[in-house]
Amino acid sequence: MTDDRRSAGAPTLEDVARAAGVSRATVSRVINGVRNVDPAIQEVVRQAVSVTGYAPNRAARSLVTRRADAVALVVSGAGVEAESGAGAAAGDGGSFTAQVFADPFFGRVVTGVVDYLRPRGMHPVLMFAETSRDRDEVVGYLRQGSADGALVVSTHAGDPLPGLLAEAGLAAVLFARPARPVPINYVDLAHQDGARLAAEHLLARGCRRLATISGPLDVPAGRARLTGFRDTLARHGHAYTPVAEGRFTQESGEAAMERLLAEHPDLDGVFAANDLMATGACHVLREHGRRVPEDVAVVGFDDSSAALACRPPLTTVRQPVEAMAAEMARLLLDRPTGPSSPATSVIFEPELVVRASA
Amino acid sequence: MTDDRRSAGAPTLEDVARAAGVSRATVSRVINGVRNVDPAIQEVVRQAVSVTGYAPNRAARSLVTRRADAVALVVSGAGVEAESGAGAAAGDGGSFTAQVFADPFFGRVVTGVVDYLRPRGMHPVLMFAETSRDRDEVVGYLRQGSADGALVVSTHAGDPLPGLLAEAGLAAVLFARPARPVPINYVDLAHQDGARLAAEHLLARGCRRLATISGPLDVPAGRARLTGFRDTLARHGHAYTPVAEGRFTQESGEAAMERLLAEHPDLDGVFAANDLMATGACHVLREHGRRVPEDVAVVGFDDSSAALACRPPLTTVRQPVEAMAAEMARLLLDRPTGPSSPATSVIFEPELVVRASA
DNA sequence: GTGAAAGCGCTAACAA
DNA sequence: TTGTTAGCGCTTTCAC
Repeated sequence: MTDDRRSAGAPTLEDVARAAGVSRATVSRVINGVRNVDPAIQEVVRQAVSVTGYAPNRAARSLVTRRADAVALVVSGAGVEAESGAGAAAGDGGSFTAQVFADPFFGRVVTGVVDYLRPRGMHPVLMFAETSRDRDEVVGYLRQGSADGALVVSTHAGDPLPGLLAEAGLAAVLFARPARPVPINYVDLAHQDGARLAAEHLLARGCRRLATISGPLDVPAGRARLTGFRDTLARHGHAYTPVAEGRFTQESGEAAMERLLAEHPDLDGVFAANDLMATGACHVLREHGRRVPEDVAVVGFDDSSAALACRPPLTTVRQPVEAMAAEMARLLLDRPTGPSSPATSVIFEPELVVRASA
Repeated sequence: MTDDRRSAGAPTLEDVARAAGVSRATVSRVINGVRNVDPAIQEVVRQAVSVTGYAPNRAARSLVTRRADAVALVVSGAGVEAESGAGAAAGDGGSFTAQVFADPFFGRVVTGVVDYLRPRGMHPVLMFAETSRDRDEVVGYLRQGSADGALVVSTHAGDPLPGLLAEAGLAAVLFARPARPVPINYVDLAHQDGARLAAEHLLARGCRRLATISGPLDVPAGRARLTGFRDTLARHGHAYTPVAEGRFTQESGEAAMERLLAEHPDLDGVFAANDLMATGACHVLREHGRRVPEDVAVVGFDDSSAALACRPPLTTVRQPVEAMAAEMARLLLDRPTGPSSPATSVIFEPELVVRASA
């Protein structure tokens, strides 16, 4: 009886040790791949492990190693207090999370993060921070040691989360430079260069009456793409560029295109600051009887799945989101963990992808 | 010195207890909201908590409670050994994860799950299982106690994961009935009823030469939607219904529409088994000079964001994905945990959403 | 109503 | 190279 009184719960190190006739420490060494263990014993232990069906208890391990083998992947929203409380019936553009996933962009971030994490036995815990209460939850979660750090994607300017994280001395990496400087690592894209590529392509194609649908101007990326586009045109002798501001959604892209068309019915080329808005622009152009690209050429930004889904397929500026996301994870985990080490940033270069729309 | 030698790491229960002048046990009781604690003492403890900035260590707690306060949200892919290894450069339709997120459907699942989990202080850990190695990882993860159960969404028929989970006696709930019966809880939609709604709408609209773009026929949902559509038409005197099989992607919807159009140039109504394929169908129809809905009416399925993004906006069959996902979580966590309790299934009713495409 | 003490399962010194 | 031992921080009987 005394022998298998443990038979109840899951097998523990102790069980394996007994089965293999060695100490817990030795089993632990084998499992963690520590050297200095007799090959013969290693084999015995491995046998015992598979016989008992042992799986190490992660909580126990975390307790002593002080690592969670998990990272928080947080999508951080408005700085304002929406306190919207979610609600099940999300028609569309409804709850924050629904909105987030409407852009194929976020899926690519997940892809990149998972690809980096998985080979390392780590996993992302999904968190959405919209209200200040949510943000406290994220900070609390990390302080509890539930995750080894945070990967944060802000959807709005002036997001307070990066500041809170930095203040609490928690490990974190941002996707994109924060609107206001915060001492945190981040990865970003050379947005201006991307916009320049778009402008040059449109110009080379012969377009002369260009306009742009910008992203939100309080977001650094939105502003940079506009600046890059405008400056390039200016350098080529186009002093004035009509702008309609969008919010990176297809719907806002449609509205912006309507405005642009109303004020400049003769335009022959449009640069939209992301693919979703470019798709919306294409819809509106077609509804107004303009052919894309014959009458009006359209260039998008991101090279997300929306670019391929669009009719015609979008010529766009590729943002290597997956690689950027993987780099975020690397920055978070590979760092010399010194809280004193200066904030690093890694900037990626965009690339023009020519398809049918321009 | 002896007094604050703990100042190093994060504050522990011990620290709070000392600051409050009570025992660890009492602090623990207050924190966990256990009754039988003097209100005055509760207050003192709360003070001490905020003074010390205490946050309970989750690993330590999990170790004793045997709960992780996390669930695995797993997207499970092919039964076949792809061993594709991911790879950073996901052009599109590339890596498994990228493909998953290309359908707005999955984002809605996340939304529903998070909405349910969050108020309960729990979080979803994202996992993707494509190869058998991945599946073992998922099983191992749960066996380690890293999550309290799994919420699984299979993208392919014959996915072995549900079986593995059931076999290992792990808590799990599926989205959609498994292709082959497995003793596991699941939530699902009355697909046939949904397809019936689509058929009746098309018929009521006056369409007489109908066709359908089905989902993969080895997936129960794909088959059920086809059956429901076909049977309804048959009941209304339409003995034969042309079918083109798709794979639930926009691209496959385009290809299917091309085939349908080639063989039945006179069709006046199409039911696509999801919105992505319906969108693809609209593109192809337009390219062939057919107006939607004047020449050909199109009905989709899901009511995902793709339905609204489409031009014209899709008339579609709404699948309450968020509510279904929340129900999955509820089933997983609210159950009397008896491994002997019989498998439950909750079936949701679809609803027709009429927009412009039909 | 409160405290003392016994672990939960594991890793990491330190001995041997 | 291997075993012994001391915790990691928390919850939870069990006395008081």
